[in-house]
Amino acid sequence: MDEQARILQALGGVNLAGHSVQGGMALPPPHGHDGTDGDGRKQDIGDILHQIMTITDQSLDEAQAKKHGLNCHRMKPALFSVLCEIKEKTGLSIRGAQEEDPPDPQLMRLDNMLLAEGVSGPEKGGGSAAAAAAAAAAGSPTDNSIEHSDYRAKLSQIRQIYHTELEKYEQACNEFTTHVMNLLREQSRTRPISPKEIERMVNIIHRKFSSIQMQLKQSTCEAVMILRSRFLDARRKRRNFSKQATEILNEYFYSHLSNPYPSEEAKEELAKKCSITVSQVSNWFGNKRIRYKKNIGKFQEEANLYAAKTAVTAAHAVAAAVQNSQTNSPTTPNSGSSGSFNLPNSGDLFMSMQNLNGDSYQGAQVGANVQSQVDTLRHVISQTAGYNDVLGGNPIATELSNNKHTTLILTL
DNA sequence: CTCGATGATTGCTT
DNA sequence: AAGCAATCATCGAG
Repeated sequence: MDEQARILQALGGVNLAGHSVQGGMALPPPHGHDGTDGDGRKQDIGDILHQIMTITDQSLDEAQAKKHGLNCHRMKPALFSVLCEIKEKTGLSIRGAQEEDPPDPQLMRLDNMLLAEGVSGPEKGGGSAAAAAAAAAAGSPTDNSIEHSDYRAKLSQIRQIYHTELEKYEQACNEFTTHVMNLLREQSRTRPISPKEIERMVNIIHRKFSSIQMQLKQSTCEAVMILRSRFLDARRKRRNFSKQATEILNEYFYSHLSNPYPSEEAKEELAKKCSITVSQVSNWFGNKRIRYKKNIGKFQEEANLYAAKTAVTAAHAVAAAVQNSQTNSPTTPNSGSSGSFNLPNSGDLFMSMQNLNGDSYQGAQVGANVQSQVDTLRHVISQTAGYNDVLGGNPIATELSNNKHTTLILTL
């Protein structure tokens, strides 16, 4: 700053605070006065340029010497004390006392929001926490979807810009403050400037810069809000589950038709198998139950299909189990442990007394897997029997109910 | 483009 | 908090 300030002083004798700098070198009046003629103006500019070019160390030294001369003037102390007196009387120095304004509520709001969104908080956790919160609000807490990472990337971009700008402002503020303080200190030798006044000036500068910072914070908040709304909107865009996932869910639903309310553990397992979230599983079951109930006829075919499917699995499992019990020695019961009874629907220990149709089943506490299989088979039988008249019979289901069911009954 | 299917959301009830 | 019912919004086949 030094060089620049010196040139400023040399040129106009006016500093940034608007005070005349003592000892500054005044420019001689330009030659061509109002410069209506081109030549005259050219001449003026030429003169000014010349002046600038001739500001040499020598002329600066001259100015410095003048300043020094003024400072050492015999009248200086007297004049200085008079100035001090006048100042005290006019109360100029007291004005600095009414500072300390309370924190701006709007600024606090902005700060809180930036902190909550993870823009101004600690580096790592904040951003992802906000993203996770948004994801949780949208019903998929652990979803690592494209939108999620996109959101995080954009947020960190905003964060980076915010911090860079903030740093720039702070640096500029500090630089300017030092600049002004130096000037004031310099001037305090020739006119009375109390430390309080310097402090006040610094406060003014800080306030100016903090108003700029507030604008930055405000626009950052706006950017985050826009990003967030876009992100949430994007999450609303649904994607159909994979065929495999739908199959797994349907299998569970129809094999637990008597009580299609998976436990939390079952939901978690299904979620894992289907690569979806637990809340998506809950949504799916909620939708399925209500839609099934609303239009059982429409879902009959699907129900039969899945029940038959599960029945085949169950029958195979039972047959394998029976074979195991026959072929394996009783001392090695686990030798065929490749999951004979290890069906997906293993959480259903009790049968509910009432299914969605309002049919009541005779509930009995049995081994979970076997119970589930019986459940499925019962369904096949009841469905094929009940809808044979309407559908003209379902050959697959009928055959299954005739053959597999008897197999199961026999093996049981 | 239409329309049924379907995942998600919302407001209410239990 | 979980579930129900209504509704929204999008997907995807025709």
